[in-house]
Amino acid sequence: MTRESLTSTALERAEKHCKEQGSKLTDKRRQVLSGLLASEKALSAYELSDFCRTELGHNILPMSVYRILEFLEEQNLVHRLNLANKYVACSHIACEHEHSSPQFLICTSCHRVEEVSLPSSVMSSIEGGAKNVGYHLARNQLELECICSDCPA
Amino acid sequence: MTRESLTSTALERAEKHCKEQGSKLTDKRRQVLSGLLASEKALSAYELSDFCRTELGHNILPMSVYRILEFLEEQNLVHRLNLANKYVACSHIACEHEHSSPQFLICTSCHRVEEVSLPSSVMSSIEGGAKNVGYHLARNQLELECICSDCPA
DNA sequence: TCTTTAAATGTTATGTTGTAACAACAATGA
DNA sequence: TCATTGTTGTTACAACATAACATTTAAAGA
Repeated sequence: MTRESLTSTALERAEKHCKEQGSKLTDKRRQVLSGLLASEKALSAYELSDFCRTELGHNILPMSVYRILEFLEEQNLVHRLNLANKYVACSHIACEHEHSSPQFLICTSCHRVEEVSLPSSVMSSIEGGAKNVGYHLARNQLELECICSDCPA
Repeated sequence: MTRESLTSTALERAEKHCKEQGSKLTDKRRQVLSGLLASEKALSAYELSDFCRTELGHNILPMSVYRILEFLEEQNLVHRLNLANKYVACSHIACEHEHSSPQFLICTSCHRVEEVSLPSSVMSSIEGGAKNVGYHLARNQLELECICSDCPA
């Protein structure tokens, strides 16, 4: 499957998903999502605004990008990476399987992101450790600073 | 032990530690560190600048706070929490034991931070998962968004 | 169809966080 | 003393994020 067809599949799924939720994937929202999919990495709202304009010819101001990313995040189509203050498209839009707690490997050098699934024992032992000191996890999301295989150590 | 004496013990240790490293814990640096210790939570550089001024009467502009925090982090006296863009005093300044890979439970509501030690199997299985997709951890630090016992869920 | 209402987007301004660049000052050693 | 280095002060600015209000578009009901 080419990247383009993967993207268009993802967009179809996203549209369907939104309909089921009683909301709409408008043109602008589709443009932002396709920008993030096309970039293939984590982008800040400003970077994504630039990317949409220069690469796709879609003029969407950062303010709108923020709003649209917020919407897309609610729909679970996009994930916000707090560690990097950037956003990535969910890597499971185009595939079927549900994902439980997303775990992200973030390359601090090139911002490529890999969404992985660690054994559930990992998250449960983390949760256990937190409970011991009276805390509980607010988000089942793990973000890890990494170096990817393309970047020098 | 009272909080005040804990803080002064920590400051003595910090001073000794710096000397051993061939650097100095200057007045400003001590003020910043004692501010962070006194606050008992994670603060941004700007918040810490405010705290030092309003609570301790030390006027240190944010730019200096950034520089000083950078220094203190190199000395392992404070930790930078990338997830929250805030800083905490290392909870092990005043005690003896070395800590390997710091793991932080960050209350997203009140910014209280607990520095914990999860079983080493957790970090190694995370590292293993990363290796499977060609990544490796850049930092052995885990940061988790939590809710602490004082805050409502 | 027309009107009303709500949702989405445009626009401007501003707040917050972080860094760059250079000046001033202090400490140290030759 | 002078030169060197390290620390702090100061100003400016870049990047990130949100607030407030205007305008447009879409949907729903009469």
